Amino acid sequence: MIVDARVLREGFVPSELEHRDGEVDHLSGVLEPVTRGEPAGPAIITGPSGAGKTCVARYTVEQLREQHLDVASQYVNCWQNYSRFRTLYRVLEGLGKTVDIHRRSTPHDELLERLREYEGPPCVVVLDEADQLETPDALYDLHSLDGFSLVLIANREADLFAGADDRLASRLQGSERIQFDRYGLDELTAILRARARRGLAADAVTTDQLRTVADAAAGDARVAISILRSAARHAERAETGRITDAILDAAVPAGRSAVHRKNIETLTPHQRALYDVIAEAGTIDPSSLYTAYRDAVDDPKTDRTVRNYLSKMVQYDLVEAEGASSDRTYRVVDPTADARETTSGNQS
DNA sequence: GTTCCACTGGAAGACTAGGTTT
DNA sequence: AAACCTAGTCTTCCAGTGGAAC
Repeated sequence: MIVDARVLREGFVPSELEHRDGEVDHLSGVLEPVTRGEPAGPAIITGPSGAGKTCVARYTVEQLREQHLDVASQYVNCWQNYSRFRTLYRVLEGLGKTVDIHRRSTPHDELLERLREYEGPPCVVVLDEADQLETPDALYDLHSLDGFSLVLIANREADLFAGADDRLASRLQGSERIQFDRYGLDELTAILRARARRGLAADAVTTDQLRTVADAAAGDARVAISILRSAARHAERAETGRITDAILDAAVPAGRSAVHRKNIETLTPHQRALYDVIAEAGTIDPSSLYTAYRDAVDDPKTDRTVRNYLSKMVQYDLVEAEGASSDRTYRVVDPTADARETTSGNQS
């Protein structure tokens, strides 16, 4: 029943984009100078998660490279490569210049030096989730190098500038802005239709069903595709030949929690223990949390470290913190709950 | 209004793991 | 082998915040 699983995978970039022509044109316009070997100004792409930001950026850069031989590019997800070192390392990796660089003993300056020495064709660097960078150093580094053109992706522009000092902020101020909005119901349905056509057998799913998926995903294409993928897998395993309504119903929460589960798996044992304590308590105040955590593990970390873990989990959208100082409480996020307009929801 | 208290999160330095040089 | 690098993690210290008790 599944004809081509790649199409339903996270990070798949289709050969034709639906409903994002304007944004693609805008971005390729901004990057146009690199086709003449000139540096292009930075572009800042913002919008809610699942609005197609990453997809458009990768697609546009891909097109650019197809049409012009002398363009290099590298995509870096700053969520995973949040330090200056890792970001620069990734960029060098894309240029094939990391052969003799080792993780622990090479200083930042060495990486920067290599980037400076780079003399190949202009390179478009896409920094996805750029607001997740620990420090803006990497932005600064890359921005100051002529051979590299930056495309920065973030949920909100304010997050991007939060960590930047005045100098960097004012330099980025002149960037071209490309704003994405949530997909509408019809648009999202069309996107699912296109994926289903390529990825699934002909009669595997009806348009009505796709509409249901699109509706459940509330404008988030990533969630929508995750739901469809989950449903398709179940149908395949159950050998029903097509996606039934019952399978689809079950797939909605499963699709929604897929990202959540993946995030939980990235937690260290200590972080996991902390998460479990919160999950078990439902809602818990900080001092009880610290105590329960200390009881739950051998050789517990300090409270300060626990607070760092907590803020990481809040960023991952695994845990919610409510209240400012003395009336703070923590609770785990329920991934199967209906999509909420208020939360930023951010993962790759 | 003042003091107390619980809590947060920034800064600086110690520690660890991995890698290189002598 | 030992001495010396570095990035990343963790701890120590502490200023700041806001609610509660006095």
